[in-house]
Amino acid sequence: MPRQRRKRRVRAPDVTRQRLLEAALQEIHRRGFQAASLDTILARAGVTKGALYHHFPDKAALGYAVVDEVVKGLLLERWLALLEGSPADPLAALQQTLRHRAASLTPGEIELGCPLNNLAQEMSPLDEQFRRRIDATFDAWRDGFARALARGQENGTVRRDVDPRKIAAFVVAAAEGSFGLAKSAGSRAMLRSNLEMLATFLDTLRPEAAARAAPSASRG
Amino acid sequence: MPRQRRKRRVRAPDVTRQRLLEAALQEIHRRGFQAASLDTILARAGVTKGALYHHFPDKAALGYAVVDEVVKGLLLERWLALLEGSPADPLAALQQTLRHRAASLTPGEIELGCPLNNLAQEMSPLDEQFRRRIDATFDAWRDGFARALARGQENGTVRRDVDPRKIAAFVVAAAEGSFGLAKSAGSRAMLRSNLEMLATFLDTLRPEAAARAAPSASRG
DNA sequence: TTCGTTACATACCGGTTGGTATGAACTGAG
DNA sequence: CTCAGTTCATACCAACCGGTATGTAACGAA
Repeated sequence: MPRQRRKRRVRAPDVTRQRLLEAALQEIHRRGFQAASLDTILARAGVTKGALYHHFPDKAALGYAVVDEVVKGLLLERWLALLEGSPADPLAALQQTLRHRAASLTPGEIELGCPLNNLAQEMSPLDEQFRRRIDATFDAWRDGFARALARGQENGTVRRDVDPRKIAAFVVAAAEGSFGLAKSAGSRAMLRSNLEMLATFLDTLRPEAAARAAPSASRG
Repeated sequence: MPRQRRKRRVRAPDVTRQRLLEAALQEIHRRGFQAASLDTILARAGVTKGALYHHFPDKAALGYAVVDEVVKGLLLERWLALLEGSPADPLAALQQTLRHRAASLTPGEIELGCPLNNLAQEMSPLDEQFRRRIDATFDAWRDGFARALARGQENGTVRRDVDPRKIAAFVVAAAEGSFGLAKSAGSRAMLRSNLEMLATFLDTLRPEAAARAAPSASRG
């Protein structure tokens, strides 16, 4: 049987690739990587399997590219923007970032959770390449926090007897945990409360803060 | 074609059901709920589909039962055991629990993560019944912590100007986040460090602790 | 012993999945 | 123009999935 009529090619190749990455991110964010359907991704991207398998060798490679080329950039942009310009008070900038993240999320984003954390929990034990790429992204996040804290130690706004990398790892873990619990609770209030508690913890890191540092937690 | 030889029924029904639940927990823990194969679960349990669909109406019901009848019990037993008997110093008991959890996990458990958190991140947005059961389990966990903290407020070992439920929610979130990040980092050291940081945060909640409370973090 | 109920085992099914084979339209170099 | 390489579209496939239909051995009551 002869081939039917054929659509014109109007997009540049890298545009097609980018549409695939964004459609894949959405589908993976909703269903998880394993349950993500290539057909759904293709429908959303408006291309067919030929395009997909021209740009990526298999489904795993598509997932890797989503982490490296989409998720990583979004995440670092959202969490490290205020810390990039060597702020005078890194702790305040970090607290402001926490509060802004809690306030600016849509209900849908709360429901679906952090794409990187979702992928981490699902794929880390199943695929070593996924795990390495995910951990590298988390590490860049932690590193951004740690650098800011170290600069705070240099300018005297952060206690010098703490390890910036360990603080950064804890803050990232507590933030991701807060998103995850708020997701299963379906509660923006819980997200706000937890991130506020984390912000209060950061006050503990100020040199002069010994007296008044502690979670007030009367509301939030 | 006539039926072949047939195995004897040697197990009681509830034993079969229990074997299904435990096999399902293992498979779900490894692959996630959606990717969990019923055939794999059946092979591990040593029964066939007839047995499965006699005890459970469908795959989802099996998953719900795993949460309610297996995961919930294991989790509360591991995290609330030291807090049940109205300890004189609930904060110390909580810190001891954190340290014991960090120390007693096998590498395989670190790699696979917390079964409840895995299910929460995967299934909460996809299945409202899953979400409710998972959140109820998390809530029992938070409630156990909150009750212990409230008793500490009564006997004077915990500051009275904090909300026990909010503290409990934060501790659970930070703990789960720590497990999740350690999982994707493949690092028991990160788990220990983060839970130690969380234990240090709990010192902040002591009435007299204003001066010395803070993350020492010189090592861990 | 009879007989209904429980507790499975076996065989089978339609649907979906990731992946492939093939070919055609388009592009740019020469 | 020619032609090779790029960029897809279409058709197709084997494997696996959750679920079902059917049958039967064991059990308990009468």
